[in-house]
Amino acid sequence: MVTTPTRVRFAPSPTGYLHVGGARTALYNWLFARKTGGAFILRIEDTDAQRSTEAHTRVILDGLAWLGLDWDEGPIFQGAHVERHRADAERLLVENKAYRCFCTREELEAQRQATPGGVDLYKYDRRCDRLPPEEIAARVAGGMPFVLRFRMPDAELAWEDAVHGRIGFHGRDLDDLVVLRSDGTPIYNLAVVSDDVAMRITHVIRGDDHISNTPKQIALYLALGAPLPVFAHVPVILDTDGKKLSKRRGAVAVGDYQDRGILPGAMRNFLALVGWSPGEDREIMSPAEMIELFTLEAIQKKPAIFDTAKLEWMNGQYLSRMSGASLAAPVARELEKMGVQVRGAHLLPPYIDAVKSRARTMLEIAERVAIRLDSRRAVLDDKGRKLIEKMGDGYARALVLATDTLRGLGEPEWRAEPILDALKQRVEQEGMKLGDLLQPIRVAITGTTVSEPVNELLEVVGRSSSLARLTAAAERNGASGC
RNA sequence: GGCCCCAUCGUCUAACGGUCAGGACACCACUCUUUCAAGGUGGUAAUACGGGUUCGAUUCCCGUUGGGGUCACCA
Repeated sequence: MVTTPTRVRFAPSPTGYLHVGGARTALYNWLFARKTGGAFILRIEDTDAQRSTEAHTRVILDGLAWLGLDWDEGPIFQGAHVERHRADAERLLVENKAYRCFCTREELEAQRQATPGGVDLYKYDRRCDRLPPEEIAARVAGGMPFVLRFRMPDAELAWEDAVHGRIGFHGRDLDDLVVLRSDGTPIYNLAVVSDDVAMRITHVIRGDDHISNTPKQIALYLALGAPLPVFAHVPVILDTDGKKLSKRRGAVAVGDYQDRGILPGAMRNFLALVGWSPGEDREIMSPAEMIELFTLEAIQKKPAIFDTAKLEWMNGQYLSRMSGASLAAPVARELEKMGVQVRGAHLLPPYIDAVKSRARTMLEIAERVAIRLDSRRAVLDDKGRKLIEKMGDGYARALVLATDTLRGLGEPEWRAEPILDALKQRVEQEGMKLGDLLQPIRVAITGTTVSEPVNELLEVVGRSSSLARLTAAAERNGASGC
């Protein structure tokens, strides 16, 4: 059996950040290409010169690279091929599948307003298509500006969608679409079809919001005599309140999650599962496993809500599978951004291992490492303050006791085990409970009531800094007299 | 409004005519414990509604309702 290699593309327009919905579409294209041994092509749709910028292109490329979605061809800039787009449009005119329309924007707007039954019913009435040839020739000769309009066929325009099944429109419900602007530049729908044909795209995997463009594009494929690709429309991603993800509420750009300390592997894994499921209750998957299991047919038909709580859970899962050493470099970068001095990323792993299991993002890891590295970062929070209030004088007394006990340990014995032994012994002598001594130490060292076991905390913070913090905290709370 | 798409726990989903409707996140309880997590155990929680078809419907068909997309010389 001979199969033609599949060719898919991700075609964002560089008019903004890389939206998580777009990233997921890119991921599905990538998974499909890798699964079928085909090519994943990146095309930048920059025909809207007004809004397209190089910076946005950069952001999109960086975002894809961060997610590990490597492309086989491109980036191809749509703007570089306007000559071909124009040629295709001209061909439609020559073959009488398109016509010149001399209506100005103002006239069109007036026609729309004058629609009997309301503007909702408006459809271009093809008045320019009825112009006599000599009139057209005269207007063209006179330099009158015109757009090229594609004559929408009065026919059924349907296709078998890989995720939705059969979807059908009728040409009579569609307007004659403009394919070439009066300045000669191509319009999106023409450019897309022209490019997809030229790039020999076999599967168009894109957002649901393009369903209504598809019949128009099918009409263009037909008019251009090109074979139709397989279409697969993946549903949109919605916000927690069921509305379209918007910039106002929370993060929508993949860069936002990168900044929050989400790992690319976790993001990729989570994104794959928003709208697709491999079945068998599989959730944590390597890229290879996802490629193995991926099919277009298993993509969900209904829009999905983006649940950041689950994303963070997944990030925690990935975090727990990673060593402190492998996290050192990214954490060092976070610390740098926070303005915390680090004398080399190689010193970080013990600190990261100490805090990792209690954190869900790299940002949290960095914050907690910072507290252990730098006493000025250990600011009292609500939980810490509450404990101090609750303990009253007992707080300072416990700290003095702890300091006194720990001072007995020299630098070489400053290890988790001996520290715990010493504290336990002291607690027994004093007839206290272990927690009564440990919790104040935790607050004095970190400013909060949450941390790894106190003896491990003391070890990682080190002897001199630990003792200094304990002493300072005791003094701040009126223990000078003891 | 026209056209189109969609509908299982709060959320992501499994089921492709017969299951006590399964899993995960979140939540609650218990457990572990040096606080908090993590882990372990258990629990609350869903087939939007109404008609068909069928011995039997989450599943197939129709309608209602609800949600979404799209209707540019934007992409």
